Amino acid sequence: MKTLKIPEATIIRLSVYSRYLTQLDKNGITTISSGEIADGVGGTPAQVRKDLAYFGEFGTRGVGYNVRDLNEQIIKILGLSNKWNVVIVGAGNLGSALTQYKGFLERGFNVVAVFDNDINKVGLRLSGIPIYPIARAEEIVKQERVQIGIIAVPAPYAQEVADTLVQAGVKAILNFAPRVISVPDDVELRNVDLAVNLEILTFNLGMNKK
Amino acid sequence: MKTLKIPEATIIRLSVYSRYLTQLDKNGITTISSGEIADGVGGTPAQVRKDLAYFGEFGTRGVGYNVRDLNEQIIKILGLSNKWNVVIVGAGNLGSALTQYKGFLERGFNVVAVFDNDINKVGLRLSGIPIYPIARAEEIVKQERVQIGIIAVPAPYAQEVADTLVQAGVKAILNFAPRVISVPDDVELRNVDLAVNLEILTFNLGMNKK
DNA sequence: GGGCCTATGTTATAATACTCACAAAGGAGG
DNA sequence: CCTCCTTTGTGAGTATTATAACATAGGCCC
Repeated sequence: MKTLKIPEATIIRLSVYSRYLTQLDKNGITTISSGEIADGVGGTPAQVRKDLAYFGEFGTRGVGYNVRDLNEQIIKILGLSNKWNVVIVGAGNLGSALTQYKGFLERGFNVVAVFDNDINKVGLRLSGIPIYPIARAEEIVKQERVQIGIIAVPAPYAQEVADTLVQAGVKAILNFAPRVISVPDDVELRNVDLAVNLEILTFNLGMNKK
Repeated sequence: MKTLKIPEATIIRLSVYSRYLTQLDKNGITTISSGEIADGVGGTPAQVRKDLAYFGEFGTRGVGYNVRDLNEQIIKILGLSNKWNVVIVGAGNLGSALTQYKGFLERGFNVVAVFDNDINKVGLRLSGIPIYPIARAEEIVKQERVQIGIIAVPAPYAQEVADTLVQAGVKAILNFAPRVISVPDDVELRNVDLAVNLEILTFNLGMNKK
């Protein structure tokens, strides 16, 4: 299990494989080949095997992979063996939607608190999850051992929220605000820009139209 | 202006440059160098110039780029010169949040309708945008000349919704459901899996911890 | 228990994307 | 008007990622 440099595209695909395997497992499928995985997720068999090869040998030659075992291995690789506590900053439309998004819990992410400075929202709950003022971020983060923060505030506030989260002790940030933010090197940062995704589509539409 | 193969990463960066340039323009900045853009968005000057070089020459040697002109060029490249009409399928938490997300309108995307089969929601409006039953998708899509559909329904319904959108005449789909879906070759498809983004973070946390 | 068959794991090859360094071009100043 | 200075645009070299081909290993059947 050599831990050289793993392409991010590989990690994304592993996530997708895992989701697919979970689905197969629910349907009672016990064994699958790299080719079948590839068909299921829209890839190639070689790519599937290459992705897995970064982390070890999980299959049986001539047979394929055990669905449940492989999924457990991938979940372990992705660091999802244990649950993760998450906080969300911003109780607007997007923040509220993310707070109540069931897909997070299914993959082991537990939203323990939402932060917002709107006094009309503080004290309320979203699907049982309490809304606190941002001033209490550090307290809650330490108390609940939160390692991941999600930023869902308007762009102008994104950097100061990031600073607050870092100060509070969060080790990874998922930023939904359409603004480039900077964090210390030891904090993982990932940006999800909703509009950018639409822009890639319109670019491609323009390319193929000719 | 040779239109060979443009890396997707380049398109993503162009979107980010554009956002940054818009911000600079609002602040009255008129001229900028590739190095300053790089600083602003967290990249390298060479990368900025290379990205732009795919599409032409936009700067003045010894001076830099005109902020407003460059932004207009990038907007044109991304296909954002004209407004795009968009429909969203799914009026749950995520669909509602996306419908009311201001970042889309800022970038030229106009949400004209939401579809949902929940009879308690049909007929209501989200920030003025009407909710219709999915059966009316084809009618509305044609009437409003919609080219882009956003899927924000639970995973099990994602494929049938995609089929419906394709049938209705949509040419690009942004899929938020955590399920691999397939569409005809002439339809652009892009997936945004919210949980996958968190999983990349946890993978990286695991890597750096050792 | 030995040979055949199948799907894996791996190595080699190709394609793609990034980095660096430099020459060319425009503007400013004398 | 010529020279110097700055920053672009580009082309070569490097690194990374994906594709394809192949040898290996495990199971199954006779």
